[in-house]
Amino acid sequence: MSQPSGKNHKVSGDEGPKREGAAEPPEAGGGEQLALIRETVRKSKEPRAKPRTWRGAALAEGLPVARVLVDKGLVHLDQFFDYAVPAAMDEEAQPGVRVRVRFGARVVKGRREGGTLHDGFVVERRTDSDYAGPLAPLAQVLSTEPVLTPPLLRLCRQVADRYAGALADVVQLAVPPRMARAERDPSPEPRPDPAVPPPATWSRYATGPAYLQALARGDTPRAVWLALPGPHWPRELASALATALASGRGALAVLPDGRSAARVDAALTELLGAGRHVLLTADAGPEERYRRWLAVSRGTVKVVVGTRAAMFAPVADLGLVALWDDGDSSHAEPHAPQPHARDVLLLRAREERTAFLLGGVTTTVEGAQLVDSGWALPLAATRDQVRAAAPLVRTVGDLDQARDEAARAARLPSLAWQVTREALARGPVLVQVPRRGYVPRLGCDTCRAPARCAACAGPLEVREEGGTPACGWCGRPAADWHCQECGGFRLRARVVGARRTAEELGRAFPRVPVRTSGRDTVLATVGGAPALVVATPGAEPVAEEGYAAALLLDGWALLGRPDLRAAEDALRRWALAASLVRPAGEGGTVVVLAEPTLRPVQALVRWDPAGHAVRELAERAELRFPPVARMAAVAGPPAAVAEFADLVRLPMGTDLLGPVPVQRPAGSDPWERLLFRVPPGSGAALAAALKAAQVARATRSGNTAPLQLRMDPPDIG
DNA sequence: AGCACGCCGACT
DNA sequence: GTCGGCGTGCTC
Repeated sequence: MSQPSGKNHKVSGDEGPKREGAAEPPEAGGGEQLALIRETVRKSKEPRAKPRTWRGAALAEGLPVARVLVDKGLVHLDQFFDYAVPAAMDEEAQPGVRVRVRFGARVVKGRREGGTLHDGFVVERRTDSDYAGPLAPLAQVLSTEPVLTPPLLRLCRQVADRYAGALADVVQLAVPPRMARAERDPSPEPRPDPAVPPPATWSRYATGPAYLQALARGDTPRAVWLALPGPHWPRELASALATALASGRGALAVLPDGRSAARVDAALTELLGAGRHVLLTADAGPEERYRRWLAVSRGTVKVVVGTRAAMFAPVADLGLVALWDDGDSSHAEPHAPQPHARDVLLLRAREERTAFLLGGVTTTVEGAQLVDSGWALPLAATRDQVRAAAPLVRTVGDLDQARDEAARAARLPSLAWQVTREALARGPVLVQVPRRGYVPRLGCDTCRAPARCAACAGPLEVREEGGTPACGWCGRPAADWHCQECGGFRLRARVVGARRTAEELGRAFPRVPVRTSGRDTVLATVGGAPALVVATPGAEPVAEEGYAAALLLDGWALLGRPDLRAAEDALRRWALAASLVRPAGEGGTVVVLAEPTLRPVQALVRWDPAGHAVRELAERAELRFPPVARMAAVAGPPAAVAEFADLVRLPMGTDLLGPVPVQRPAGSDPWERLLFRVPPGSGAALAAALKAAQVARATRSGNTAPLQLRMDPPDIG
């Protein structure tokens, strides 16, 4: 770092100890206020390292320099800045505390002028600075609570590096905003770590008891846990957390939503009583959430259950990190640099040497990869246990529907009617319908073949009721369509408004109450009485005694998406709904409206999500798709993308894919996206290269064009 | 990002 | 002769 302006030199005076205290204001008249206060310490082998400052206040004696992370999320400012510590702040300005600093001041005639106050964190106290100019003093210590502790800072740094992002951005995700009132209250006394008995249901998994034993003796077992369908997983997950606690360590579990987190929280309360764990979710409100976070940060509570943001929870002595249902998209943080809970927890497992548990009713490709690489072991039940726990799954394909007179008349296959009628005698029936916003696809009224665009073979859709069908890809209207298969010329919606179908179901069973759970109103549970429970994927209430049956009506919507994860995601959503249904042995039945020949449908019928994930993984490897390859996306105006591509010094073996035009929502100029692909193991090098290029670009003058950089983009077609 | 310094055209 | 364009560089 070069010394910028001569003016600074002028005011700073000399560096030699002899003249300490003799520094003169450089400008005659009115210069007093900038007497340079010197200091210190270190008999200076490095003359440049002396902290000097403006203004006449006395500095802290021992460690007069505070290294500060200034909370300004600019990539090229992704560095620390040194400030002088006034003697009055010596005690309070400890590493980790929040401070205010003046930043961006100019030196005018030997005076510092301007500069706006920014929040920041002290990351280190030092005897000296490697900055040659005079240091500005800390403006204020906002709070004495050391929130950005060294281990948390280290984690944030690693996450920032992993995602080619700025440290300040990650810190903002990791440290909740201050709530003064919560800080004033003392956290409860830590309670002794209790012993806990493992639940009996763990023995349904071949390696389940061994996993808990390893945890109990302080080991760090790593597993991908394929949970059996049914209501036991919250209790099982809770017992893993409690076992880590019993071994004298802390534990952290991240769940995709507040409902599932609350279930694990309740199970923990049963196991541990109150006061040994906290629930970190948005439901608690900012102040209570901060209060709980503080209890964790202060080390008085060592077990944390929460949603996404809890992935950063500074748990003392962390011994186990757990993640539930990692395929749920809410595990991806929407704020820059968009870290994914799975990656953050993997990072923590490695760096903090903890046990690891990735659980779910299905397995993601990433989960399969952890097993495939040997890093984690599978924690799965035997086939017998699967058969005992899973419901009976039956399929209705398009062809079945076409031949089915009842379906044509009532829009629902007769199998679905039969199952529903029979199941309603025994309990509630779950009806999974597509989320609003899914556009119904069209098919031939005669042979049921999907209707395709004559120009580009894209799927035909009707965007609004009574509108002209048009291609979902190229947008061309299809006024004079005829079927390529049979020559038919009448179109019909392949699934006519599943929501409406659900309403019809309700009318068909007038004495049965209909309950709905979706976007605005999500039900947590329903009772055991007969009812039709209509829910969108992800919003299915838990039935206290299990559903007697489930109808999965949204197969076409889930499988029709042009997404790498469409199959995996469809299976995930079906299995989540089906896992709420009673076992086949108790009459539990699932009807799924989807082609029985499709791979995810077969996996559901056989209840073999692990096998599905393994096959998906093999396919991804063959095609060199993520997660077998690592990818990054850069999007922005074509010129900016091109400039970036020119600037970046990519690691060996990087593929460039594109650029291709991408949709830009708010009518701005067209954007392009460039994909970078590297072989496994080169992800860190790629991130570093992209970060460097971004810094270089930002430093280069006159670059205001926005550029979006994303590691592991989830939405690559 | 702001924000100021710096070197080249139309005004009181 | 000055006010002002935004190019370039810095922020502890």
